[in-house]
Amino acid sequence: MALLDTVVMRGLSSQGALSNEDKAFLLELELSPRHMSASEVLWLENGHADLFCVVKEGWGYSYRNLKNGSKQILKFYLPGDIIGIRDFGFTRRLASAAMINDGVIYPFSYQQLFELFGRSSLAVGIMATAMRQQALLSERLVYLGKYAAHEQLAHFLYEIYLRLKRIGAVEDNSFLMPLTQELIGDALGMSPVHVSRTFSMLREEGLVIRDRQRVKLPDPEALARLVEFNDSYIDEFLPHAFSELLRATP
Amino acid sequence: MALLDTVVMRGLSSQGALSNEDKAFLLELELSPRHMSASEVLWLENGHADLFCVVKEGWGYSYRNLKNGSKQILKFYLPGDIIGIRDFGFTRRLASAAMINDGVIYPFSYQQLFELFGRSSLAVGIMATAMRQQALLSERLVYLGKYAAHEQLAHFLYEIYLRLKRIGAVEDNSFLMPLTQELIGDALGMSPVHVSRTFSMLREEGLVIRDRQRVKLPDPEALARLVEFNDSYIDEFLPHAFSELLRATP
DNA sequence: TCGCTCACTTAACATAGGTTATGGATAGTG
DNA sequence: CACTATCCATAACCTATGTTAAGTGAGCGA
Repeated sequence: MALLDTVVMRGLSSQGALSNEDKAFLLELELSPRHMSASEVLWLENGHADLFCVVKEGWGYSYRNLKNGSKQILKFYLPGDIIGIRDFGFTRRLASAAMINDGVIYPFSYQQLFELFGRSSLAVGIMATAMRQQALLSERLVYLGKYAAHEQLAHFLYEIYLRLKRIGAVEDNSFLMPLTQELIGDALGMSPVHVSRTFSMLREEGLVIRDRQRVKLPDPEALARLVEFNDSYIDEFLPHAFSELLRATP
Repeated sequence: MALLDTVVMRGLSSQGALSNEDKAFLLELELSPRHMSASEVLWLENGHADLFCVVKEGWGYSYRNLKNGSKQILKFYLPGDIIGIRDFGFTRRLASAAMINDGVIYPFSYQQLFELFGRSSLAVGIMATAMRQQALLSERLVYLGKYAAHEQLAHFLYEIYLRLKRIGAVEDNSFLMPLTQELIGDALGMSPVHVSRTFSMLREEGLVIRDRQRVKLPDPEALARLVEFNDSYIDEFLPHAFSELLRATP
């Protein structure tokens, strides 16, 4: 049951990739199942991230609450799915999760997951990188789903700005962006014409100045407020969580 | 350089989480850098997935070509980003990748990545699970970006159908779906009213029959054709790639 | 210098999908 | 058996964005 019942693990198992030792370890991880009732919340956005769950019965979903009162659902979880590895590598939850109908889940701590990696901080680093990438993807999804063009573009520019800043490629709030408006349109799911319109709009509001590939954000914070940018997913120094763990386990 | 220069690894390193042994290992992985010219393709969708890259200079992006001739960009890669772990766990590429301007990349084989995991097939399984989840997310993103409501809904239903079929919850092309149209709307980024409209449309075309929570797809393949469903990302038994590796490394 | 191409801007028009509203079926509850 | 709360269907209307088109300016090669 539990982890062994997961789609991927069943696959590994059926192909003889799992040793008896592996299986024993998995079974040892087995915790007491938890019975959940319909629409019960597993965790909330920004809550402390310390565990993930295998869904045994029932449907669940993860979602983000949006400023306009609606929500964007990131994924529905069916029996056999793992819910919550999305946040592995972060200290706080990037999204809320709840049940849809009654069900049963098996919780596992990230600590256990960490031990699975044999305390190799390299492997953990790779995993964290992957998770961070997924976080970016989720964030984009949220914006594609429910936000207007100018909010999407503002969000996009601010994300690029932050990412470039981390690697020291921003100077005086200005950076080089070698993208055509067509490429940006392909990323944001809007027509190149509308990208241009939207840039004009942001320019008129004094939020973005652009000359060819040079982009300047006169007031980055204003942009961030416009889109209520949640920078935890990009700015958090992921390894924090891991270095804690590394210290905890000799 | 190379992997050590990656955002996450730098973070680990600065916090003393990386032992000298770890660092030596990373340096050992160093391969000859590859100079890329503008718009040069790294790999194409469906190509064999065997390596990932660290971007040293230049910008790159990953994208999916759509049936209507346009493309959806999944992510832009800046210097220091890792490009291609998305496909770790799959035998074929889920998306194409190309450079935007001239640049330099460092390639690494999945084989090396695998060894990082200390040959623990459990850890690899967790990683694969996470990657599969990300693949689902990317697929949804593609649909949110560029497809019309009826295509999105058809795609959504077919995905649920496949996922339920894997766990034996489909009988006679019919399954239980405990979702309200409001929830579906929140997932697909459309209003509940339009979800209803779209269901009516699909019903009139004989593609979907629904009574309360009971959903029946009289001709699943017709649905799949409508959305040109690429089931490799959901149906492929990921562990294949790993069991090959496991066999290859004693 | 001329002329070509490419990226962008702006405008006019078309439409998919949002919004608001109303009514009908079903399930739950006292 | 009412009474109510959901969920869903359909309609009328509105708006953001797509589409098509025409014009501008920068870069670049002949």
